[in-house]
Amino acid sequence: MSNIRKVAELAGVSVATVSRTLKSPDIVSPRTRARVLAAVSEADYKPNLMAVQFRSRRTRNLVVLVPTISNTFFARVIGGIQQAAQQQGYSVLLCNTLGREDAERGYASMVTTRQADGVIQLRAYNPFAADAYADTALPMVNACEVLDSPPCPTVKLDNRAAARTLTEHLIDLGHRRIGMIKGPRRSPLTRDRVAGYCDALEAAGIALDERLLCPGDFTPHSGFNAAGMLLACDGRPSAIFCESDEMAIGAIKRVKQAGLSVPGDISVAGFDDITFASFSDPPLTTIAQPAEAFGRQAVSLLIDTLEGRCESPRHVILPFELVVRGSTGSKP
Amino acid sequence: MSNIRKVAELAGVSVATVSRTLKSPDIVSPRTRARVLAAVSEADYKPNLMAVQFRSRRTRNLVVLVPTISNTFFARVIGGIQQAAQQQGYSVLLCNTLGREDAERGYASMVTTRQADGVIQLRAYNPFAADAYADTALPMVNACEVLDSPPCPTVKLDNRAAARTLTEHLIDLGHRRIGMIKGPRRSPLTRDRVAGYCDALEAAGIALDERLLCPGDFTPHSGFNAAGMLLACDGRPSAIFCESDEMAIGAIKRVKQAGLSVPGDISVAGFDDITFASFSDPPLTTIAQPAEAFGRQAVSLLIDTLEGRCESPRHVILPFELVVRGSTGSKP
DNA sequence: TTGTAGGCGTTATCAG
DNA sequence: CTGATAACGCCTACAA
Repeated sequence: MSNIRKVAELAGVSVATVSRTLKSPDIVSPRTRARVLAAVSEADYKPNLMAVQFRSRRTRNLVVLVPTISNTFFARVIGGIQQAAQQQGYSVLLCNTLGREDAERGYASMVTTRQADGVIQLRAYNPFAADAYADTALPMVNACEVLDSPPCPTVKLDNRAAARTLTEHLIDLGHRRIGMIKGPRRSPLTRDRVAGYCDALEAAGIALDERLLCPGDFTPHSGFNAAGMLLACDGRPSAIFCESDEMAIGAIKRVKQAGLSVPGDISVAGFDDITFASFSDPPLTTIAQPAEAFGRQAVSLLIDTLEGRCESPRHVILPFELVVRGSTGSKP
Repeated sequence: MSNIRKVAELAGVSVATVSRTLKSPDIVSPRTRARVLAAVSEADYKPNLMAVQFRSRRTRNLVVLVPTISNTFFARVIGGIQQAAQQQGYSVLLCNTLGREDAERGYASMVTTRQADGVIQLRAYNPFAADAYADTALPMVNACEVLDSPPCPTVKLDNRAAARTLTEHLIDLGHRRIGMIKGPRRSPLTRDRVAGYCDALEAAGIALDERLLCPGDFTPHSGFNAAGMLLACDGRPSAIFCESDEMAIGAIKRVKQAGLSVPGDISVAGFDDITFASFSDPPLTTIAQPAEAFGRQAVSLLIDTLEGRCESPRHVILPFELVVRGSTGSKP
């Protein structure tokens, strides 16, 4: 491996001159520059980034904490993160946490051990809680599912408004008993969406029936099971609002398995607008989220934080859009 | 940030002793060890990994080159990679290449610039082709879609046998005109699967009809479009073999849109057995691949290569399984 | 414009 | 068993 010293010898200059030639070519004389560049290419010299990072005390690595990479929504977010990071000269260290807080803390410590400069957390948990970051800004951005009192910049959807919009769509179709397949209890994201659901019911003068709220875990399987519960309860809902398209796809399967039709007997709506949403049968009515934008925004906020630039707003709300397809229809 | 020197002062020993206490506690006297450990915790000392990496000339980072992270099959592979890497003390630098070779070469150069120790490439392209790695083993493992003359360890499926098995299943159901929605032309993976498809046809005495081979790009959209082509061709197939579940899901949508039923009029089979395969309507007959195992195997092969251990076989073939569900049925 | 030299934090070598 | 010291490769005052 050729290092800067070899190049210097080859060019007959000092290492400082080589370094300068590479970093600010204009402050060395044209003749020297030419000689150095020739030596660089002759030696096939590539700066050792490990050394550069060590010296500059910055790795330009970002840790991404994702609950499950197999979730197609998160996969898109990560795609956005990767793209933005690369554009700004950063690399992405991917960590699949499966929602385990000890794992998250472990990965977050990659920042304290200087393997990475900052963290993008896609879940509502602060893995630095124990650490002291009194003096400097917490090197973290919280995106998608966001803490209630975030100690750092955030990127999220107005989940409450989105859920309200979707619920209103169902109410407009004549539905009065609307089931909801939620995310895990205690999640701020789910709480906000339930609030939006309640907002819509209340505005329409529909009483809340707690039995129509079933928890899931965002997977198709959990949607399938939760739909089974809803079908079994007396006063069966005529519409089901799922907190993710994956659960909606599971729910539709369950509804069909019960010999009912979607949306003929029961309307089903999802959330996220994943690719499969439009290929489902029937195609899913859903709330589209700008998944890649979540990732890109998170990256710029984090890099702003890391580099001390904080002009940009610290708490970003991204827009959603109601996408009406065939899985929802008038109340039978 | 407290460094080893501070700890040494605090404990009243030399930095060497601190380093030794942390690395091999048994070679320092119990008294010293206690003093050092006390100082370590008092100073809340965390070794600076950048420095460690710099000195050891190893980052313990692995670059993963993935064509599209949004593909659920690759997402699972990455999950396996991440899990195995973490267990072995490595981190994963994720790079979404979108199949662009310049991007792949750029990311691969993270190894030559010492940001990472090795590369896991999930596509049939050698991003190091230009580089000279004569003396030492190429720090790469090629998994999933594998080069024909791989310059490194590989992990793959016996794609030819798998495609043959699936095609035979369709032939057993009485199908004689079997369409195939392939991957991109020129891909070794697709070529092998087409070969397996041909093997099965030939064994059954069915002549190959080139018009029944349609290329796609593994997305549901491309499956949808390709199915449209197949439906339009004269001598329409009674079964369609898709090279990915995602394309199969797209194909099913197209078949239904044409007013035909699956499998009543046309059988459709996929490949991969993604989660959505069993939630499709009808549920997909497919070839199950051990996605996470691809990732785990790739990681161990790569680490073996990097650490000079090469006992394990260099070219691993992973098992597949035919999963028969409702999307395939007897020829009408 | 160019060279010299110190230091980033750690570990390994070599004495004591 | 422990301490002093020299690297690792690079950048940047400071000096010439």
